[in-house]
Parts: sequence; structure tokens; C-alpha cells
Amino acid sequence: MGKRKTTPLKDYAPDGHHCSLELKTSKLGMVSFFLDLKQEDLDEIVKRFSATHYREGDEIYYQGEPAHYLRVVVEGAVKLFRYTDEGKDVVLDILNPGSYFGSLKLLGSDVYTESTVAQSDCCILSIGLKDFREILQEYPSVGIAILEMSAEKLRSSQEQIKQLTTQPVEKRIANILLTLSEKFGENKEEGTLIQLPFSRKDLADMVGTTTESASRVMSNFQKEGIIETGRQWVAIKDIKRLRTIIEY
Amino acid sequence: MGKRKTTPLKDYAPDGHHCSLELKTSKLGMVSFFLDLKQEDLDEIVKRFSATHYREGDEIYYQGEPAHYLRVVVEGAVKLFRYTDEGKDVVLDILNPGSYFGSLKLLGSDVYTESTVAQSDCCILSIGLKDFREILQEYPSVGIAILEMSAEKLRSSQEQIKQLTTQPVEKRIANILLTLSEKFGENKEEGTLIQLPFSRKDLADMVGTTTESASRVMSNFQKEGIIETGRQWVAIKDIKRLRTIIEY
DNA sequence: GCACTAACTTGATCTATATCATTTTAGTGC
DNA sequence: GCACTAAAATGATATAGATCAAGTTAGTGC
Repeated sequence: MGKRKTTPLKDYAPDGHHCSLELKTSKLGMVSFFLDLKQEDLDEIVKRFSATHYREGDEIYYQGEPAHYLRVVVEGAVKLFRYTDEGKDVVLDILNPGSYFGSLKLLGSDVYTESTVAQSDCCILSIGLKDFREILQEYPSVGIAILEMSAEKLRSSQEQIKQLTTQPVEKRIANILLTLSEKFGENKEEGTLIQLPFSRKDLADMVGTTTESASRVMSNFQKEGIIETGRQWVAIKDIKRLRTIIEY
Repeated sequence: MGKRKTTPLKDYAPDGHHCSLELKTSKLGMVSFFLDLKQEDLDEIVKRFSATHYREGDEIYYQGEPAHYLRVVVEGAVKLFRYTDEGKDVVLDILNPGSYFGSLKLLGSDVYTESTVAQSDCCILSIGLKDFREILQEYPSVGIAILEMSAEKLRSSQEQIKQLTTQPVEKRIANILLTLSEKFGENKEEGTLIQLPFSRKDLADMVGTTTESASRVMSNFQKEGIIETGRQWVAIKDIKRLRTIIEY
């Protein structure tokens, strides 16, 4: 049954020098709000962004800080979360390459309402809001596209609310595993490895439960052969069964 | 102690003919995405919207229907909700005059992901997405404003997620009462009357609990003199105490 | 290979809230 | 004023999941 000795997760970007201009351009082109642009326009836009590299666990910004930038994930994963006065964390989203975050407050000043950390090593592009505003004025299609993405985010947030209020913990976890595997899954011999380090605590904070409850559910899933899991990693072995759990 | 015999809620617009052009214009000017426009531009834009009047309880659109319109509340209140396969309702928001809803999918087709009903008699302006797109192209400031409103909606939805996962029912209800009183409150001799018909079931669906639990909490609040309440109406008598409950 | 530690698991309670079952009452319409 | 009804309140019980308290182990670094 193949006892593992090391985490199956890729240990990428140890030297932090993979964010070539080409990679940046191609990733920025992926972001759907730049989807409609011609290559030359895109090249022009990329120049206005600056790239920063973060190591796993680095904070990108804190809840409460003044907000001046819009950011885009080029590589890696970013965790977006709020913490409460009582010290609990609530994970709002885990972003994959191509997603934007930060502020969209183009007029007046703004303050971040969530904190963000690099969930894995990652490369982030950022642009000042003034500059972004200029881009919006130059390329109206960008505005329309970002408006749609923003509406989409709202919808998925509403879906989360629905789940929190109507679904038991087991279903919520099954759901998150499915979502994460769609965002970060890599097909391996035996099932889909979620290419993203995340602990039971992270998982619990994503679905609004405790580490212990998350752990129990994951243990059951593993016993049933639905997943295979270790410290900070999960592979899905039986997606069908996971879907069944969600639906009934 | 003044036993009430009738609901204190206003019974407005019984004949449905109060949506004058002036009212429409002034309300549309209130919507912050038209805030920057000159009066003449606004007049031009208003013409492209058409007004519809709904009676309390009327459905405006259903979850799953193809979505072709963007709408704005001119008068009254609109309940935005999702229902689940198991027959539960989740209230996502209660909109007051000046709020927009419907679709923002300007390219391609879209399907409503929530249902909406008139929570009170109300007047709604709607515009086809094509027309709206033209407005966006003509008046770029509208796009920027709506982008910000959309970001704001996302944030309040995230706040709701935080509350659902970290706060007990009593605090969540206290919170909603405060929000509703800000949106629909009218100052009366004794406290703030929430000018909006809503039942214990509505309340429960807003905070993700059951009618019974909502009822118990409301009974306590009334016993403590924090609120006064009857069928489908609530008045807040001691906002300070409500705030205390939320905070500790 | 071996020791070390944070991550994870497991078990035993406890508790907030759901659920089920009635009873009570506010507000309407006659 | 009185009867009627849907809404709300209340009580008794059940339960999912939180909390508290020890263990276990996966994966790392030597």
C-alpha cells in the first residue's frame, strides 16, 4: 500500500526567480478581465503591474490596513480570511492563478476588510488603483469584464451562505474538497492530488467548523476510500462518491 | 401600556400610482452609480428604464429563469433569497430604495441564481442589459461606481459568512435588527419602527435559524424592553442595549 | 535509521439549537 | 364587541457538533 515518506506536494519556486515577463504576460492574459485585449495592449498593461514573490506563510496585507492596490495571482495560492475579536479565523476564499484580489475602490480611500497570506509560494502582480483606473478608462472592455467577475464572486459567496445555513459539516467539507480539486487538482496515477498545502485547521476555517470535526470527517472519508490524506495534503480517490455525499 | 389594535406599519400605495417621473428620477439619482451625472444626462437615462409596480408578496423573478434585466428599487423593499432542494429558504438580502439587483452579465447569457419577491408594495425600475451596456459605454463614471457598489455587496456578504460561522443566534438576530433599522427605520415617539413587514420566518431565514429559535430570542428581547413587536412588525426601543448584545 | 514535534486523531462529555407538539394571541373583518 | 386564523410563543426532547483532554503519527532534520 506504499507508505509515503515525504509530502507529495510539489516544492516549487525555492529560489523565487521563475516570474519571467512571459509568465507574467501569459498569466495576466488568463485573467478574464484582460481576455478581450490584443497582445500589444496586454504587453502595455503588463508593464504597469509590478511583481512580488511571497514565500508560503508570508502575509500580503492585513485587515484594517489602508488599501491602495489591486492584485492578481500569477502563480501559487492566496488565502483570503477575516479574523474575529474572539480570535477565530474565517477563510473567505483560496485564490488560484488568474484571480484578482485587494481593493477596487477607485474613488476615495479604502481599508482592507480581510487579511491575505500566501498559502503556498506565490507570485503576485499588483497595480496602484490610480493606474488601474486609467486602464479602465483606456480599455472599457476591462471594466465590463471585471464587473462580471465581481458579480460572480458575489454569487459564490452567496452560495457559501446557503451552504453554511443548510448543510451539515460533512457535506460542506465534501463540497470544499471538490472545489479545491477543481482549482488546484493534478491528476496522478491514483486520483487527484490537490496541489496546495492546507491543514485541518484551514479546512475547518473554510467551512465554519472546528479542527476536530474536520478531522473526524476526513478520517471517515479516508476509511471509506474516498480520499487519501497526510499532513497538509489531500488526494481525492473517488470523486463520484464525493459527489454522492454532496447530493443526498 | 397602550394595547395596539392595528399594525403600526404604513399601508402605502394602495392604488399603485405614486411612481411619478419625478420620483423615478430622484430615486435613480440616489442610486450611487448615477451619482456623478448631470441632471440632463440623468433625465436621458431615466427614459431608458421602465417602471413596474408590485404588491406585497408578488414575485419579481425566480431563481433559474433566464436573466435579461438589471433592476433598481425606487420605493418599498425587495427580498432576495435562494431556496434549497430540501425546501429551506435562505434570505440573502433585503433591499431598500436605491439598491440594484438582477443581472450584470453584460456579455453572453445569464440565469438568475436567486429569487426575489416584493417584501412590501414597491416600485421597481428595470433596464435591458443591452441598453445598460450602452449607458456604461456612454458614461464611464457609471461603470466605476457600480464596480464599487458591487465590491461593497461582496464585503457585506462576507461579513454575513463571518457571522454565521462565529456568532450565536442571539447576536445574529441583534445584528440584523440593527441593520434593518438603519435601512428601514422611522423614528417614532418611542424608539425606531422598522417600516417593513417581516415575520419570524423571514427573520429566521435571514440569520440561518428556525422560526422557533427566532421567536424565543425576540420574546426575550421584548421581555427585556429592548424591542416592541407584534405580527410582522418590530420597533426598537433600546438601541444601546442591542449594540451591547452584539459586542459582548 | 532515530528522535523530535506539530499536525492530526480519537474519545468522552457538554451545549446550543433543531425538532416536534401544543397552546396562545394579535390583528382582521364582520 | 366577537369570532376567526395565521403568526407567534412555549415546552419537552433530541442531536449535531463544540469543547475538553489525551493520545498517535507523519514527515522532517539530524
